[in-house]
Amino acid sequence: MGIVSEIKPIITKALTDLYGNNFDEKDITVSLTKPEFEGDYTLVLFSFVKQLKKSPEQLGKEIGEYLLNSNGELFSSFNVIKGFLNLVITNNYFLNFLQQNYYRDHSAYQPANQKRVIVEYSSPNTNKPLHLGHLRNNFLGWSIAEILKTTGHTVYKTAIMNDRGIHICKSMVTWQKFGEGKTPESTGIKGDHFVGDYYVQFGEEYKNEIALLMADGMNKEDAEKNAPIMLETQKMLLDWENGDPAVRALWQKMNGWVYEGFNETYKKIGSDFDKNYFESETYLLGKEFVVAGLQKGVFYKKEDGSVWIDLTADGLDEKIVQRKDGTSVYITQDLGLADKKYEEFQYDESFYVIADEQIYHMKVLKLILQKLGKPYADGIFHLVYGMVELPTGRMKTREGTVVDADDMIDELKKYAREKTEELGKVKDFNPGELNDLYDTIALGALKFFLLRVDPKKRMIFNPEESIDFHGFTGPFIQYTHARIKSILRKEKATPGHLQAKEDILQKEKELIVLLEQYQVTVEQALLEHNPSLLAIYAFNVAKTFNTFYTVHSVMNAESDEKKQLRLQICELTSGVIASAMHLLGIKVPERM
RNA sequence: GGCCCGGUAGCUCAGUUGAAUAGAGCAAUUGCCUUCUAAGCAAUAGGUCAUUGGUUUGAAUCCAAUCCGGGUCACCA
Repeated sequence: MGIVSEIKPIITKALTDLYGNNFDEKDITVSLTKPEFEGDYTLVLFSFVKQLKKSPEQLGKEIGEYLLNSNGELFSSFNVIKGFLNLVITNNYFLNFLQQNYYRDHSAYQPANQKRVIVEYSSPNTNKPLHLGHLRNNFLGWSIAEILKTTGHTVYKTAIMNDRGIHICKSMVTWQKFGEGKTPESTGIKGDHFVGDYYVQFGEEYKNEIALLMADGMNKEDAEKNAPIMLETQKMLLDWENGDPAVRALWQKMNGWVYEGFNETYKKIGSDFDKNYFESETYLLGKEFVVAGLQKGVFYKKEDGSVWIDLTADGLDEKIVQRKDGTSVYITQDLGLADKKYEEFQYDESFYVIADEQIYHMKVLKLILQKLGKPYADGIFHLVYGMVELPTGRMKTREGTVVDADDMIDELKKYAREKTEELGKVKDFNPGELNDLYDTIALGALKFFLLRVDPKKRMIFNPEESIDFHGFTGPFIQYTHARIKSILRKEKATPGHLQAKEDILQKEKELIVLLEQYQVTVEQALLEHNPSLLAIYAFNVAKTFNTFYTVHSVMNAESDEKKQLRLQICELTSGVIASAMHLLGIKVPERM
């Protein structure tokens, strides 16, 4: 498929022809030639030295000459430096490559085996607005779903709304006590922020009440348990579970506000879901699992009536699956939800985009499902991503160090506007186009920033330094794309003319080699579930293009043929950039 | 303490199927807007790849030990 995989068998055959031994493709190493050496692809010779009892120089010379004689249409020359045989590919081969790829639609790549796949991501709590960590989750989830789709799978995107529980009741109680009937409409505050403010206020009130109780001589532990606002909250949770109409109505009203806010943000960042699950509707689902697990002997009951699973044989711990009062715990709910999803979607694979703090939980989930003999258990995968941290450490709601998603986007958009006006390049844009452009740049910067890092690693966000449109950023790639489109527009409007001939320059070859690796990169990104590979790739393509085309003009090309070639490279480069960025959920503008 | 993840330039990150002088971007210094977009290009400087030992023709990459940071091991979700 790629040039490397075309070269490898040829070299294998050459080795066999020359030295008689049987060589396998696995034994040979072919890599891109480093820029400081002459050549396009390099064969590493060291591994043959011992086996064939010849010096690397001699081997390189013999193999190089053989390849030149037998495959002259592919190799034009070679050189040997130390243990490396550098091979130069013919211009013709590169031209053919371009011709074959010129009209290829890079967004439509379809391998044979297609699966039904669920990607669950986002999964917010309905008591506070989305923050930077959620954004990393959303961008990763969306991107991975898109990569899966492009590679031929049927993908369903789902979210689970964590819409019930003690944390939800906290903001409800506080609004009831201090809200004075205010609403998002009456205050003009976005619904999720509105509710989130009461959640924060709960923390303050709670803290004050504890302080008061302790001033009266109560110890800290008791004070935390007996603070009136906490007691009220716990009562509200019970009322909620018993279906108290007033509490349910309040709950629905406030969650409604949050969803309105969420939807606005989701729309802005381009997240969408085929199906939303609600914890309030699924949290009882795991019950039958407990019964079935006991019957199968996978679970066991302790004297107090609580139900457990012993995973010590698998190197894990004992895990509770049902409390002694018969209520289910987190893991049990997830068992039920996995089953429900299978019922509805008959998935082959189910991905969970969840932060790394839940690695253990997800391991347990999969293991229990396997032990219960569920057919879908093996298809469950945890797509782990690391937390987004500040230079000072983790973001903490209590300390007010959380970077809010909406604020972040607004700030970036403002910055995009200032920068664009400063550069003064968009005088012919109308107000609507300008607004779209600022959105495109702001979200491009944010998404690229969060996606360019290996998902598994936790990453540090520095509010002061992170906002940048220069260098290894989304806007740099967007800018390159806009530039290429501009070249193509100008060529269309005023065709230039040309003479003379010249070989393809080294840098152009580098670019072509890079473009040729696009689909390999997509496959690798899929295999490793790692969109950052695509982000890095897109940057490399843009960088290589800029480096070359700033020095060498298309219009002043020495020959007609040369100019056509460069225009083809422009088309292909912009196409590859556009599809790579599409897989990251980043728009690329025609002009900027 | 058990298990998991990480430690690469001042900062943020690539590079780990072993391979040539370990790469980008930011920050610093310098040069380039009368030629297709300067959100750019070119150049300089910046490294004991946490430490030690091992395997190998060859180690940031594989193995072992140690140090440092984080996560997790809840009748929280």
